[in-house]
Amino acid sequence: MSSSPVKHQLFVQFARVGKTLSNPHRLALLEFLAQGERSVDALARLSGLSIANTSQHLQQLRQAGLATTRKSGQFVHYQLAGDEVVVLLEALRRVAEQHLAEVERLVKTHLASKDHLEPIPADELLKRMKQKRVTVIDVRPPEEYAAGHVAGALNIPLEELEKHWKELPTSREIVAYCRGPYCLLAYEAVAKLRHRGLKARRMEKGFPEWRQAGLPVEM
Amino acid sequence: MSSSPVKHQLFVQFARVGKTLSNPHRLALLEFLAQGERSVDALARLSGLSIANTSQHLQQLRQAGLATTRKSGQFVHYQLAGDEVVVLLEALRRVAEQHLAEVERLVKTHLASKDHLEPIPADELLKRMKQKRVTVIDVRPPEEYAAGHVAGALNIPLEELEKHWKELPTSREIVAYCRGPYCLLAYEAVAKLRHRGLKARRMEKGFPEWRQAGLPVEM
DNA sequence: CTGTTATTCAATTGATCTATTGAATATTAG
DNA sequence: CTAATATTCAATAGATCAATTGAATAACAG
Repeated sequence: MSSSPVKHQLFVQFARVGKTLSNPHRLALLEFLAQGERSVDALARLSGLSIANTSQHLQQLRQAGLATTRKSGQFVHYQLAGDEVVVLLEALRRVAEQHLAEVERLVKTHLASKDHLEPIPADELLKRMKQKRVTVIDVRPPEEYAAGHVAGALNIPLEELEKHWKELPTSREIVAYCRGPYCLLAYEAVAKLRHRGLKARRMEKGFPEWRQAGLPVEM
Repeated sequence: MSSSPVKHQLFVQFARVGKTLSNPHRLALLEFLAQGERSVDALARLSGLSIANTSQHLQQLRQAGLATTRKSGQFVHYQLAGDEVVVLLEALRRVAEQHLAEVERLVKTHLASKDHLEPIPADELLKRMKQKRVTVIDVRPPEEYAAGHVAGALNIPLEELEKHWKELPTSREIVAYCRGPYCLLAYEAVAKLRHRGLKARRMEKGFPEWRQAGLPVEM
């Protein structure tokens, strides 16, 4: 059949993308990149990998078309190649969540137990923000906040939460968010806030998904 | 950091799914499965792999949560684990298409040249079907047609196209579809129909995407 | 019960992937 | 120009993957 080799060539190309999704460290790097662009050594520090190893994984991401680079001085900044990549990661997560018992177990034992109240969906949050019924806090580090955040959110990194008790409302609900559905910063922030008697919830998903949904963002 | 190991465990699980997408033969098997359930040896014949090899790839799909099995007599029927899997495959394709130059080259040289007219999107096709302005033909083999097809479509397998000239309208437009965006049957059918002077176009995407979009299906 | 068919299992070989190491390149500061 | 920093390159060793082969199950037909 004449069409078979072409078709196979296409699948070979699709498999290249699949292959880059086959390593947990690369997935972690992609999640960091979903926050915004990062230099190689920033990513190495975030991921805990060696510089050389990080560099090699990043090059694979670039070769598979998942990331692009921008050179500025001696730094090379990597960023996601486009929104479709966020969609792909989301689809991967969803399949894993839905069909792998191990994922369910991990989420149940480590995440769900930390947050009994329902997380608030993005659209619902936006509605309440317009009515000024909530205070939204971004618990990521300042660099990530600076690279883009939910419009109107305050930046209170998790480590500095204690210093900012006074700025937080006691009656109004507080909503925390961080990097994505499996970023634990927001879970921990909510736990701390509740421990102090404040009304706190977690935003469903995280900043990359918020931006990807086209909701209002500030830089 | 206490959250790190849990998070890494999650990425390890996601990577399991990614790994199963890293082999072109498995992707081909997934595309066949997207048409409907199939026995192991049907899939072996379709893919051209040995039975044992096919079986092993299928087991990997099952272990990664992408496929499920149903045993009936001596046959084991595999099928996709859910619609999220179709979404995932679609996302994978889209990223590859958008960012891999090699995919663009393959599509341009082997597919685009065979079909100068725009393919018709599913929703547009549905509208015209209701107005009875088009004849829709399903050019897949009868077994696949029998397992489910676009409501109202005629089954005219590519090899039998010549036998059915008389049944086809000469003035009304004919729309052909097959297995998916990279299935070539519809391209070839359109080429043959045009060569005979009929007005023919291809449906954008294929049957799995049609079904997944919730559009009307017949069994 | 025997032979047949569909599927899976187990063992092997060659290929590919990962992390590490140390060196090479490139940009900037002094 | 020299030293320092950020990144990449090249070579290596150990682990994992893919396809083949032949055998093992399991369901069915006669």
